[in-house]
Amino acid sequence: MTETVPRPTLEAVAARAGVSRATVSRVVNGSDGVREPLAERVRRAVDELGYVPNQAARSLVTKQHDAIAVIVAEPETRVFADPFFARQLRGISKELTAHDNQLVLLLTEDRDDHARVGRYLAGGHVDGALVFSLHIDDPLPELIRRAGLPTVFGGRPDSDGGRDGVVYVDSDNRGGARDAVRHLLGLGRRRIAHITGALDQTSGVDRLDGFRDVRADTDPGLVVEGDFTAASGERAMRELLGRRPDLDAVFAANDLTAAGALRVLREHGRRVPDDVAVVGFDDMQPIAEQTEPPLTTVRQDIEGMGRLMARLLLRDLDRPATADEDTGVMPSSVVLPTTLVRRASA
Amino acid sequence: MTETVPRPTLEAVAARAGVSRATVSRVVNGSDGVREPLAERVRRAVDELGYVPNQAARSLVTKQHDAIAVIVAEPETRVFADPFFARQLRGISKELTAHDNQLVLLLTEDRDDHARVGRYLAGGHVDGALVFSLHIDDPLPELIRRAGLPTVFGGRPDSDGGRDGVVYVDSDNRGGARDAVRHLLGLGRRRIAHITGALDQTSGVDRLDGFRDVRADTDPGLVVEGDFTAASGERAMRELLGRRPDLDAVFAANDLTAAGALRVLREHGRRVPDDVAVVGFDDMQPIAEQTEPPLTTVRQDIEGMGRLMARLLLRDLDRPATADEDTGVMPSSVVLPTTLVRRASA
DNA sequence: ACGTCATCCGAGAGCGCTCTCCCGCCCGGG
DNA sequence: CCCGGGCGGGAGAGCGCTCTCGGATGACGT
Repeated sequence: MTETVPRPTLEAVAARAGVSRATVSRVVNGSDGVREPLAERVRRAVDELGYVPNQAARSLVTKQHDAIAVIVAEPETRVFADPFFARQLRGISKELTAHDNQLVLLLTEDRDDHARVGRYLAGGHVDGALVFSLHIDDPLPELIRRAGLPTVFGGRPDSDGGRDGVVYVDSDNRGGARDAVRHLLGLGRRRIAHITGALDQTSGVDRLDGFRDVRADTDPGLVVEGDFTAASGERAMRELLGRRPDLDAVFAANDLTAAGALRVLREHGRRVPDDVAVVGFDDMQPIAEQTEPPLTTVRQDIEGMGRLMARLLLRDLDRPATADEDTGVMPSSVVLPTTLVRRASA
Repeated sequence: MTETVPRPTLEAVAARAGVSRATVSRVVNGSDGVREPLAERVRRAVDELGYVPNQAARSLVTKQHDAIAVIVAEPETRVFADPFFARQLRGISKELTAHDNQLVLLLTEDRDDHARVGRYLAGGHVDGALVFSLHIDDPLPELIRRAGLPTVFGGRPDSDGGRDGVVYVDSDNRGGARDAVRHLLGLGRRRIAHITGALDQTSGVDRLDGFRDVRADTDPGLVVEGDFTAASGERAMRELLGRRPDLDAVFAANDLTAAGALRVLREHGRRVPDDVAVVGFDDMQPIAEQTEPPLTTVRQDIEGMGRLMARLLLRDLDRPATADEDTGVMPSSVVLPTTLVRRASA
């Protein structure tokens, strides 16, 4: 039933317009050098026939695909717990479609998948890659480097500092964390605890570093490791209450963790923010607004990050990564600012 | 820098193995009719050169792309509020990669996007489409039908009953709703309210229908329209408490809505489940387990739905939608069962 | 030993497009 | 009035692959 009618080819359009293939090609691709009356005739033929260029044939000669791979390397948990991922995708999608590029999504879970991804990237199906949520020691960056594809990372990868040519987009996790802690200080809190994020991701490490920047001399007992999940927030909060029942503030590495902490605080009869002030990170809707009380948190522009990643990559594809003629530097990473959003919890 | 080394072609492999292109092609595509010693020689040449077939060239002749479009037509809100979408994607992704198909993601928001999607599908970049979250009166199905692409829908589309050849995968929303309401009846509740989902989606309508199946004679004042968001749950719950302060149970169209209702109930000092029992729908983690109290809800296998959609589509691509030789029927839709998950809220 | 047939492999066409020539036309200058 | 230059348009090669044919090779029957 779905017997596709053979689609018209360039040839067919050319015949109908009474010109050569080359001329049709020129018109279709918007190159100049075709005089108006002729061009118009071609255009009419194109939509009379409903001509759509065959992408495969085009790619075969141009070696371009107008397709970008988006690789999400996340072992289940976090991706689904918070809408982070969906929102970045939306940003990427917008930017990509605006430039007529398609988005090829690769979800990976384990090492086998990595091999598959490596093969895929090396297979030359896409012009570039956008890569997410790397964990420290992830083999993916190396695979990608070997595939030799232009790539932009989402979040600072675990490289030895600015390794050559690695481009990424990240939020100012460290700065945001500092702001959060300073805000708590400003409220007069002094016994400020931190529930960290996953410390095998740079975002977790950076937020911890930001906390330490402001509270260098803090009691180590006030820092408990979490992993960005709500469950870890609950566990950590219990531990903290056991160790330091006199704490008067908590900075949680993200909103989910903060939500978990909030529940435990309530369970233990601590009033928020009166007894314990709580600050989260991400300003993730709908979580942040719907905790009890609504969460004071650090906002990052997630969709914007996605959009920016795509833009950086497309720019690089346009004119491949040579040193900038003005500044003499390679195309560089971008760290986006964060802002503190005050609600009721602190 | 990213000056891609020209990749080896079939020709090159053939030369190295001392055979013809055709033979290499046969070996690479696993077709039989190449004797062992030769085949082995070819295989060696392939990986000595690191040969990877050029997909564009292949598509050009086979007219296949081994790519599937996944279209998510959702105006912002819901997609990100709950992880529904991400989870279906994961299911789809697994199935697709298992069959060496790539996943091309198309996110659409408004009518302009629809036109773009129509063009894309007609453009013959993909072999089939998986389509999500249609709203009633959505023009998308018609566009897709015209593009003549094999398609599977996620969720029952708003068609006039079983329109010819429309294949979809859905949960048994109506049956699940019945189970939920019967469960409340079983607890001895009699003044059972329902906060509906978005009634421009079949899932919302079906759940309402399920509610009515069991409570045909219910006071219309006990039904308030929502839209699957937590905010609508709050609003609806307030309205219900105003209208029918004596209600003793609420069936909410999804977990997010239930979470909103729960908050309002708490605000008003109603104990759950003692005063008012609450049941949600979806069993969406982490929402359902982390409400106060944890939510009794109707579980559907979301990832399974995704996987099934992909499987159905791939099967159809394998041997195009002709009537089944045994049963004489067209490939049909699938409605997956739901199960009630008892937690504390009812 | 010769014919027959199946089997394995290679030659070559062609998928639909882009892009490099190159030719022909028109215009302006000498 | 003729010639040179420039530009619009066409011819044709070729991108890397698949697939149909037909030729060669060897097994087998007689």
